[in-house]
Amino acid sequence: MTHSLEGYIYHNLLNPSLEEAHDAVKESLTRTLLLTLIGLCQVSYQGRASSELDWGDRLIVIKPDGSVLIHQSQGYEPVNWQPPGSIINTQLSEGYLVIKAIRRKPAEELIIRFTKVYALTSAKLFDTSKIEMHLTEEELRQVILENPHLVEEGLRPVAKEWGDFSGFIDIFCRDKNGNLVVLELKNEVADQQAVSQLYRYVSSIKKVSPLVRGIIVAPRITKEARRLLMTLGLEFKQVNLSKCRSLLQKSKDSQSKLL
Amino acid sequence: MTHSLEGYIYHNLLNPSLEEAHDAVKESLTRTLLLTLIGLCQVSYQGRASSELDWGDRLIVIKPDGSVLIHQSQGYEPVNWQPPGSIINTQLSEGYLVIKAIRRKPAEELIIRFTKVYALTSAKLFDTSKIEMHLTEEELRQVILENPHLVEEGLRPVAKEWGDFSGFIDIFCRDKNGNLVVLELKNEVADQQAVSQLYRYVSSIKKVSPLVRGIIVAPRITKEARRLLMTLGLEFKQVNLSKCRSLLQKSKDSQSKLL
DNA sequence: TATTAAGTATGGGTG
DNA sequence: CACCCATGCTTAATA
Repeated sequence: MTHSLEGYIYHNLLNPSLEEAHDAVKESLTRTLLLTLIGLCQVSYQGRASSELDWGDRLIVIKPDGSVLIHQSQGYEPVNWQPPGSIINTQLSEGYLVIKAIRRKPAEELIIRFTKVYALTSAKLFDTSKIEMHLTEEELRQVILENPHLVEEGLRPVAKEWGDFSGFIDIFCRDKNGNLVVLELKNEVADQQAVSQLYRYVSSIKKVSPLVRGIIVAPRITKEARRLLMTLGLEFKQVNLSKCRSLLQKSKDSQSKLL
Repeated sequence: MTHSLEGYIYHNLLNPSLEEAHDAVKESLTRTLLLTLIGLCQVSYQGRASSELDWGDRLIVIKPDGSVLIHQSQGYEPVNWQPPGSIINTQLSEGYLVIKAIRRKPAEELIIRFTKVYALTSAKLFDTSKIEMHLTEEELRQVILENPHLVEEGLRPVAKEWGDFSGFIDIFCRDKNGNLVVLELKNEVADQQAVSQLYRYVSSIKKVSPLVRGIIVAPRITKEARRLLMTLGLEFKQVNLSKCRSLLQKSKDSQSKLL
């Protein structure tokens, strides 16, 4: 059985001939599908290192982005691989089904020779999700609004936004000395862009309120962002997202009790 | 279609119901097979870090050693995973097919929930091969015997073995000063064991020939092995296996020409 | 078993 | 494109 059908599976072949497997691999490559093969193969790699893997049964995964993974039945790591961006082609040669994955810079070549394919599956994956941090920025904002002491003792939120600069997830506060403080929240690593955004923000406000402070609130910050932050006279406060998550949960629980 | 048949494939299901998929996963786990699933799933991880991966199509690989890999259609790295040795179980719960992989020390939990399985394949892989270096130690020995200058200028092999110490793949030489030199060959990284073996060798010979030298010949050496080597007064000579390979090829070519 | 170093590390931020 | 750095790094070597 082959070709588009139910679900997103294009090919699902059991013990195909090498010719059938070759056709399916070719079609998977032109359609840029995810391809998995289980078969008896031999692998040779030359590039940053060199290796030969003698005949044995393995799982091969070829991804639409040109990644190739060769897995044995043990271990987290593939025994051989090729990174994303590799150019992949296939041929029938000397009685083998051959799949080559080539990369330039660094020059690397991976050659897989099959004498037998036990199973072949290809599919189109629909997956728009990215790995998510524990909290959305909106949730982090809620936690900080309810627990400003996480950033600094004596901090009091005074307004959620500031006229002209809406659209950013920021919080305005006054510190224990009564000075204005702008918080910029990030639910993942804060980079230089975050720092310069906060800087533009803060320097605009300085014209009105010269003693304004700016603090990046994030689980972590890149080294260069931290350096820029210091030269611009801004501040960084690390927050533990797991801690914030549990505070958010407590807050939700107490709200539902009140209902 | 399910259960043992041709080749080494046990299950090969296309768009199974969650019940069918669950049964196949259970059987794959008890039989310790390699299992691949393509399906619509949601993933949550808690352990050294925390993450949530929202609904999307992915490839899941579960290995006989307890490794779990969750791959999206891009990238070399799995988006989520569990290392070898994890304890894996499956259940049907709240309309989902749930697969959990748990590890103690460090405590980690990976939970995969499927609403739809497009394809499921399980197989027994027969694979005794390990990844091989470019040269066997016997081939490396041949290359060094024919090209002793690769180790040191003026080196001359004098005997392949030394009475009492046979059984090791080593080479005896005299250097340009006529002193005895013992070579210990390794076709991969030389470790402390290799160094101490060479040391035992050399110190025995020292009783007869006090000026004997010992050299490890290998593509590389571990840091600790190098430290030990220096304290024991031994030497290390790095060889390029690719270069050795081409020299071996040349040698074979010239031999076949003579025939 | 814990610690340290190596890897075809990979992947992201930055200049 | 190059470099530097973090990673749920993983894995092997070593104390």
